[in-house]
Amino acid sequence: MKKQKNRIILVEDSSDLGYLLSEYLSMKDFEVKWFTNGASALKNLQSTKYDLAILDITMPDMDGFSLAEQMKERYPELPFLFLSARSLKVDVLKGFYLGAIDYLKKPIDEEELVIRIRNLLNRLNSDKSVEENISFFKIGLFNFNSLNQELSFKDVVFHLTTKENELLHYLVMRKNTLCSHKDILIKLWGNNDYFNKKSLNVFITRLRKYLEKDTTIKLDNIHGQGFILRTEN
Amino acid sequence: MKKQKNRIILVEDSSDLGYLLSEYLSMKDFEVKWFTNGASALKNLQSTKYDLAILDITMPDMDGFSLAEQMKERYPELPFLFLSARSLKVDVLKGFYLGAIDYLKKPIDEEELVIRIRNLLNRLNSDKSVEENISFFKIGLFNFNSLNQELSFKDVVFHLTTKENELLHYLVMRKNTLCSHKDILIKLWGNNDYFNKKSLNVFITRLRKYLEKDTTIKLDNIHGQGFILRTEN
DNA sequence: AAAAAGATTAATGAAAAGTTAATAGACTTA
DNA sequence: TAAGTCTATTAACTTTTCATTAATCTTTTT
Repeated sequence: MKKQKNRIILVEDSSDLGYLLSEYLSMKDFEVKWFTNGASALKNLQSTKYDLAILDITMPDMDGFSLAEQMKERYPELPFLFLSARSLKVDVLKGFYLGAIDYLKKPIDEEELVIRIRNLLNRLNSDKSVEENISFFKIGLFNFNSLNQELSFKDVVFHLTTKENELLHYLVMRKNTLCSHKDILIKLWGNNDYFNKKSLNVFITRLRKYLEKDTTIKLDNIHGQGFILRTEN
Repeated sequence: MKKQKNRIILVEDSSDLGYLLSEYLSMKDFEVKWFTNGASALKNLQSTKYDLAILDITMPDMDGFSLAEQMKERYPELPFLFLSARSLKVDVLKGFYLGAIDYLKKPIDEEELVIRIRNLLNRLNSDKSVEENISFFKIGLFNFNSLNQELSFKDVVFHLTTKENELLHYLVMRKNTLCSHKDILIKLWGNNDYFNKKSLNVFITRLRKYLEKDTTIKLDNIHGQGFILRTEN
């Protein structure tokens, strides 16, 4: 799966720090948009989706706190953190009170900032990634649910063993391409020896037994090479 | 639902700060256990479940970093943060590299600490709370009220124990999908060891005993993987 | 035709799971 | 505070599961 860059909106009125940070974060593989005031940031938020907002507090016109309040109102899902020279306790507390995910005191070390951001975003995205595992397939007339280790044909459900499931999953992920013994064995058995190859043969036979109900599916051997799962869809 | 106090394990060798913090956090409605060294903390973790660990870094025998490594290995779900006088960049980076959720530099303001902890736990529990709010289910011909820990079939009411209730709730939330031992154990027992797995088996047997009245419900084992609660509705 | 590779079916044994009962710790009640 | 109750854990034992191994047969290659 293609890995997408995380998008960050940075609101910082100092052009020195703003430039420095947006360059540094871009270098570290984030996609950064930098605004020097709250109003333009809010305007941009109407049309663009971000994963994180980094807000300075001391800014002319609209300070970071009121910007955060408006953002929270309109985009409650967008996590934000403060980055400020104001290290007074009351400011820190107010920042967290507003729902900030972190409050960093200037001068900030860029490396620390990056690693904090990475950790934050990882945690925020951790649920999603589980869902993205590919676990449901159609193989000819079969449905294959590799999460539940179930292979079903019409109303008949075969409950696969763990190895059967792993092997079928491996093959179906690479359907219509040759899978060498060696690669299969190394991936599923951890090594590639004579006896495991025998074992693999046994599992191939078992899978064929299940799959024979749909005669358009072929689990063919390529002599001396490996196996190939052939199926139209 | 009864609101439960958040449980914190604090590992801090200085008795001054350890005492101060555990008192202060208790006052702020956390349930705190304070240990002065890594070994005793690890021992205690075997039997107790926590929501957060706060680790000092400079400690005799086992320092906070190696403690964190071991904790991460055995209790990967337990979030931890460092609290240290060592503010060198390399230490901070190492802390985050190990997976810390935060790195606070001494001297720490207690109020800031509390609000940081509250925010962290709120965010961590936000997924959970969605789950925990759902408390009434139909499972086949059963009604399951997880709030009252009651499972009823027609006019027969089974009063579930806390663990029975937690387990059934976990399974029914994920009905018709495989729930791995590991996830169940980490979520409900806090760790994943041989004896707790045995315990889990006992609870599975008990739940089956209740559920057998409706033969359309199956609580199946997937050998080597976990369990799956199968039910139509 | 001989040798190598693969297919198939059945047997085996270790690990996992199931079940029932005993135990011990926490909590309640008198 | 002593007895009683409840419940999670541990123990002891049985049953089941499944990857591996073995044995035998078939196909492919040279």
